[in-house]
Amino acid sequence: MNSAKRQREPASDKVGTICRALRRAIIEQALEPGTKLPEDALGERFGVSRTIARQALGQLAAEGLVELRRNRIAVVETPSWQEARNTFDVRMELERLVVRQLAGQLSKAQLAELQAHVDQEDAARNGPDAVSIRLATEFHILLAQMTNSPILIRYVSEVAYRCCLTLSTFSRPHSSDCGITEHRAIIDALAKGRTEDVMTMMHHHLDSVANRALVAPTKPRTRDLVDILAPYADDGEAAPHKPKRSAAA
Amino acid sequence: MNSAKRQREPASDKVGTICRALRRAIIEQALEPGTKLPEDALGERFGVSRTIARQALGQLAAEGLVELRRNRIAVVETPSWQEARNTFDVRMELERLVVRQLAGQLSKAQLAELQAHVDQEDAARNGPDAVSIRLATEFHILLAQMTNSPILIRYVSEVAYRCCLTLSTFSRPHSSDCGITEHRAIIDALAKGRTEDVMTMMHHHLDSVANRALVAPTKPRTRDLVDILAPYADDGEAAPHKPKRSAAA
DNA sequence: GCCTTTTAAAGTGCATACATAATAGGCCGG
DNA sequence: CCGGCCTATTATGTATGCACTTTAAAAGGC
Repeated sequence: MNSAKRQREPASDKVGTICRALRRAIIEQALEPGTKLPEDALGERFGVSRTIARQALGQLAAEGLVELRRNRIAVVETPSWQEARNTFDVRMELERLVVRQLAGQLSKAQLAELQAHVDQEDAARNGPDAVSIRLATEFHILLAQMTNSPILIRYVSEVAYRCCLTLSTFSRPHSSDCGITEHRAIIDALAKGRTEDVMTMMHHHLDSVANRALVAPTKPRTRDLVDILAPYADDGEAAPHKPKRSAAA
Repeated sequence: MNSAKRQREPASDKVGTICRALRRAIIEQALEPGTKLPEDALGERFGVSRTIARQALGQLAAEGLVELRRNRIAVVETPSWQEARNTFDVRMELERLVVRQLAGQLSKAQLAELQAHVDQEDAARNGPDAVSIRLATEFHILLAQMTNSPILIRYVSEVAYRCCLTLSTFSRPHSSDCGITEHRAIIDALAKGRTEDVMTMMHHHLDSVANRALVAPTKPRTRDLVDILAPYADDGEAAPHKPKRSAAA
């Protein structure tokens, strides 16, 4: 018997459960950027104490999905346009590495799994945007997982999730068609082992996704008026958000 | 009267303090891979409760520096050869991106800062290996920081630290000379804005570091007899020490 | 004497308690 | 009617306690 251990861990992995639930809720935009995540509420909802909820929030903060400020309620991260741009840049390099490692290396079964996933995407094309976006994201994560490189898997997952957040923040209506055909083209190129081609394709694919998402540095789809006011404040005055109590003077 | 000052910041970031301390101890090889890190001991050493120590360990685990198994004492991660290889692969792509973004963009002050850092490396050349390794690592992190891309900074820092871990595990005696000259060459190319050149140089630099570190997939420099026995155990028997009562041969 | 079984020590998993900082709403003066 | 201080509420930061698991050691049998 091989020394490889099975990785099952249902051993009451409460923190992991909460993280997965929140991640999914975030990428499906059930939790929009800026949504508050009080420890008590999370704990109660998942039937655990604040201790566990807090650990989950810490984890998600480390992944860049949650913003954690001292003595303040945790909120879903609201990536700035520049951060989104940076994330996409990193993502491109990482995913180029993924397909470079994968080109010509995939088994029949793996290729079939990828095809099946894109079929799912196809089926969900007329469903809600949230599901389409999630499936599209999971396609990229699935690719990463096939590299068997834990660090690549982790990083690609993280940037992919963060890009979803970006979509929540900046995107215009999602059109998934082109994305799906590009996914199919990538699978095909991977199967044929055309390394250079598939790297280029992945690059263009992510570039188009980024361009669709990051049409302009503006467009903070209003949810918090501070967001709207930020640029104006920057322009006109030195102290944008002024503290109310400067009374002592 | 309670308001008064707006304390800028470091409001008792206990977790961060412990993380930094442990990170540094790890990259200076004061804590070798496999070293146990009991929560109690950490808490006592840093004057905090287990709760805080535990959070720090969770954070470091998320960064891949610490291995956290359920109901077991946390230990400094022992990267496998394959994981180390994967880490270096990712690192190369990320750092190529760093220098691509930086080429021709650095201010005089930034270039001076880089030069100063390499001077430090030079000064430490005859000192202990641990310091040389730390400084060499911090050079790469310093570069990443100049991109102003939080995610790039975080990822480069993480992979750089993990590569240090790898050195702890696999390396032969450290020779820092070539590394330093390469660092200087990279600064020069960055200043001159030779984007392609500097990307190639960074690639070769990291490649040589990797090759020096990962000479062969074997050579677990003994620190724990379990490590020595592992390959033999795999070959001959399923369980090296204490086979529980799993009769399954 | 060596291997197995028993048992105590040590450590983690988790919840809860308490102190402190932030926030929202009420009260009062203008 | 509005704006600012004050307080009650809320939420976080941290420590501690208890139950359960693992680990190490001691005891006992072959």
